Amino acid sequence: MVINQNIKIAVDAIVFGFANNALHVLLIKQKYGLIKNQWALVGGFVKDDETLYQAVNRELEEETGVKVNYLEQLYTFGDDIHRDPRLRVVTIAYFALVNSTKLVLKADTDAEDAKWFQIDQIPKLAFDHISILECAKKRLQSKLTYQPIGFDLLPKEFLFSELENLYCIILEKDIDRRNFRKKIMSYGIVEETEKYGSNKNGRPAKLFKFNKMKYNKLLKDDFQFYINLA
Amino acid sequence: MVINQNIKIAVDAIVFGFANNALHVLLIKQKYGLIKNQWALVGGFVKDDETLYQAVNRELEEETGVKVNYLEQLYTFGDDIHRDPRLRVVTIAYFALVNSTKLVLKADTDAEDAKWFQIDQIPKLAFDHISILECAKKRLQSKLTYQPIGFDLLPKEFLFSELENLYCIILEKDIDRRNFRKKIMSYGIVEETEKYGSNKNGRPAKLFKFNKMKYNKLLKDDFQFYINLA
DNA sequence: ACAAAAGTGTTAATCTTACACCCATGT
DNA sequence: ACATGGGTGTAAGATTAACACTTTTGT
Repeated sequence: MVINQNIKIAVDAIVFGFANNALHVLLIKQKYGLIKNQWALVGGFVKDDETLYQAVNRELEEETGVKVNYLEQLYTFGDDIHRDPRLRVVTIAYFALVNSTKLVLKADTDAEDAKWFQIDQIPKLAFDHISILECAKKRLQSKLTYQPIGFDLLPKEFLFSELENLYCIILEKDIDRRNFRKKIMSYGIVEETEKYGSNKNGRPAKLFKFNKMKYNKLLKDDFQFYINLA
Repeated sequence: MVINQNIKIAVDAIVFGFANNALHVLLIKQKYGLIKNQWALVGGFVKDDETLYQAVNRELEEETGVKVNYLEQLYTFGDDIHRDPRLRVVTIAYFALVNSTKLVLKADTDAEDAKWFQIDQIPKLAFDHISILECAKKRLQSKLTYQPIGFDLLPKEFLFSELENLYCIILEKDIDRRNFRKKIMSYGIVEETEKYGSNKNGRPAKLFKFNKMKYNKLLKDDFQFYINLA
């Protein structure tokens, strides 16, 4: 069967990380090619014999070396025929979260230079990548309210205040600390540990952890996670 | 720029309709080609010079002639490399809703035979179309609870009982008619008309309509539609 | 008069919101 | 002793859930 179609398929990943009380995105700077020296999302063309999922993971590994904690398909961008001026490219965007302790980047590969940018300090991006990023940010914000994915942005053991801040900052809302804590704890999926975090000042704070197994069990029983900040 | 990639891009549409108190899906039977005589989702290859959105709309028009009321991108299927045994095809699936008064099909084109199937009487489908359909059904169910898309499956003016049934049947849940009506009416986006529907038996029922403009206005004001059936 | 579906209110229980002070540590 | 962030309870208000009878029509 011969189909006369000359469109290429790429995947791109929007990788979010949370550090220093700010949301970050992982970008790479191309060293060669048309968009040389421009910043862009992690991504590239899909190979004939790999799945889309394999393609994103390969690009993530090759270009940045980060181990993502959460990965899901976001949206497929193909309505702007000239989004890549060289040829028609449809890109399948993925949404990834990285544990803040893993914000360590691979030593410079020969192709790219990878760097974390704070979400409010994004440089000019290649192609339509800025709108893909916008889309991902919205998804992150809404998903945070109905799925416990915030934990994928935190270390395995975290301070309650880190969780609070994560919600405040990403959702750009204020929080009632008491009500927030009550709500989270009421689900029984976050557990206190015996350990304490090391904070410079103030009363020492306990470390907490997310019990994913418990969450998965609850899910089977029609459980609904939901956090709404006023 | 030459990229060595030989993957083709298709679009498929899962078109839902609601009639006779049952959810229906629109399928076509191929008259030619490898999957001759098999039932499949509406869809086809994307042309080089059309957007994805144009491609779905074109296929819908060409193969069925239905005018859809709601259309959104669902998911991109490309993780099964051999989903089409002839060549590698990645398909971008769209999710469509049709007003039940428009369940009229185009007179048989020369390529296909289109037909509505009740959701619990789906024949064997080509490729992986059955799993695409499953995915669409889940999306419909969840979206029904947080966006007023049920109205896109009903005629402009409808009986309250039709809305009730739509929710019961699609969500496969029971309903408390009083609480349901109170909830819907509390949002102020459904209005009573002066007209009455024609029912064979029982007390005559008023016709209602969805005020989309009002809904859009509310949206700007952080309004959240939410219907949860116990 | 009966069958069939439409229409309608109240109460108890639950969940959400608003709100402010004491605690444990380091300097 | 003070600065800093951690930790906690209660009461009013809003929302949800449970529940059954009357109305209007056609036959």
